[in-house]
Amino acid sequence: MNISEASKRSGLPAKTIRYYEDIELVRPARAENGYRDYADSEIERLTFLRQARHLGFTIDQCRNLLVLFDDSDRASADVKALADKRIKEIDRKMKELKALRNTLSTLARECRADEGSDCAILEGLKKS
Amino acid sequence: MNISEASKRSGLPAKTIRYYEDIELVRPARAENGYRDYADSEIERLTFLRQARHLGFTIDQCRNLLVLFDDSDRASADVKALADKRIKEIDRKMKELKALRNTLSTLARECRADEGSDCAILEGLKKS
DNA sequence: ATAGTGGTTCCAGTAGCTGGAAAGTCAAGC
DNA sequence: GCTTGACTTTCCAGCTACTGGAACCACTAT
Repeated sequence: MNISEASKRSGLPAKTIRYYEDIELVRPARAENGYRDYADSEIERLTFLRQARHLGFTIDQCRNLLVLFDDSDRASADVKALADKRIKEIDRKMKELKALRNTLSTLARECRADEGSDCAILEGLKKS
Repeated sequence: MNISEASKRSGLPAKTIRYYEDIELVRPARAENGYRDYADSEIERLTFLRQARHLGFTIDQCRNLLVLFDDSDRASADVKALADKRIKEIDRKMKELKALRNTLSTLARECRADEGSDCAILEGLKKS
């Protein structure tokens, strides 16, 4: 299977698939003409990568997930540990965003938002 | 004022301050010896940048904010528009994170997390 | 034979810094 | 005067995770 078909099936751009090969996340066979030749198992791998990336796992975390993915003897607890870690990351990020949103909307609320040049937002941002 | 003092007062690493000069966000004077020499107004600018960046404004958005910051005739409504845009971005991001969290925790909940190799998470990720 | 659509490699650029090398400057201590 | 150490300068490289583009090769259809 050529790369464009692999792209369609996995949902990843061809460019990204080549990049994933570059950083050794996938190792497709090569046809006689030098074209990459993807097996079904590699489509699964690529799809896996797309999903994991979509869930915000970093490439490095994906690498770890793939090791577990490949290891038929893995303990599912190990996988769950990674997922939980990611959930904690998300929670942290959400908390952060909430705080930012608060600060910003407080500033915005104090802003008269008119033709005048007085601006609570700019004032708020220039201090310490 | 030397860069290390500017760093202390603005809360930005010296490296970052130099970088901001590189991309023309600040233009400190130079002393005879070639050292950068920061005025108080530039500390205000740098602090402003730190705060704005901390609130998640991109460098480009910061550039726009600085134009307004510099323009004593600005309308505060213009500033508020940028802040509101950023708030919307934050809301979008939070929504996204919530969705991810949901997906992940659903998968994690289905995972038995034991010594066994069956793993709902890995299974979930490999399908389209 | 030619055109068009694939595929290949490699190089550069994105955002926003950060680290490190090599070299110049300054103040303090001996 | 000399050395040491802390600062400073510039410049180049690398980080994440791709993405765009050039130059060239392969395949198919007309």
